[in-house]
Amino acid sequence: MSKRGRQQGELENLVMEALWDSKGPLTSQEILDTVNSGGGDLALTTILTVLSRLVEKEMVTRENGSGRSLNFSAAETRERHSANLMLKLLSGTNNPALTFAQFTESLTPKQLAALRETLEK
Amino acid sequence: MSKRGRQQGELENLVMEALWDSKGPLTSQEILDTVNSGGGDLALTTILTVLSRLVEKEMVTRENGSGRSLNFSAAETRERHSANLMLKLLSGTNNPALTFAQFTESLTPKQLAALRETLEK
DNA sequence: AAATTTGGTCGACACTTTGTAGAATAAGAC
DNA sequence: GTCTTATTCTACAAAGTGTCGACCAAATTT
Repeated sequence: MSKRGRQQGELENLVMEALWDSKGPLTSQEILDTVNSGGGDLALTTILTVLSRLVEKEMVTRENGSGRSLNFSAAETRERHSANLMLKLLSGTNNPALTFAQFTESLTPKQLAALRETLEK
Repeated sequence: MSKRGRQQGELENLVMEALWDSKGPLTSQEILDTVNSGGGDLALTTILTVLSRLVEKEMVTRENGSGRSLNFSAAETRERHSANLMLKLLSGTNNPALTFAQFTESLTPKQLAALRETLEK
């Protein structure tokens, strides 16, 4: 049994993707199915382990669902999450204005237009 | 000897900070001094180990200096680096426009002004 | 009610990344 | 030629993550 063919953090990511892509909360089974739909063959406990780790990190919330199963949801939308990481990066630099400049410099025209439009409000 | 009182990645960060804060390249000794100026007592080899790891990750470049010592520099400015990470986060989401919106929503007025000004060009 | 199924918690083990440094090597200084 | 010291190599410890099996308890089936 190959113990590991994945990159660090990749499984946690797959689980988050499943939750982010879903309209509502998911059960561990549903998450397992989603993750395994890529041809994998993980065990349910594997998913439950990473879910509990994600709950510890407060990236996932857990509520009682039907029966004794739990409902898992992403604590934040993917966009909110990305935005927060971007903000953290920004405050980590001592020259935010320059960082902005470097940032916008590398945007595609389409992205730049979207950004401008967002700022219109 | 305390084996580890630092968070994951913290020492690599301190080394990068030293390089980013410096006008030109630095020798391992200079980096050591900077890092240890915070009260630490690391060995030179420790610094050299993390430097070689940072070189592997292509975050640091290495050139021959005077004598047999090497000159280390950050491969990118801190701002370029942060901007690249921000861009990567942006392309990792499937709704960049929304991510932008969430992002700008959380900017301080000062940051927002800086961003607007950057876009004027 | 007993047996079966099934979601969850715990503990475990392997591999990666990072912190940390001693031993060995080799280039330069005296 | 000896001493100093920057670099490389090798190694080990701790944290994070991938991956489960064993076990437990609740729900379901017979």
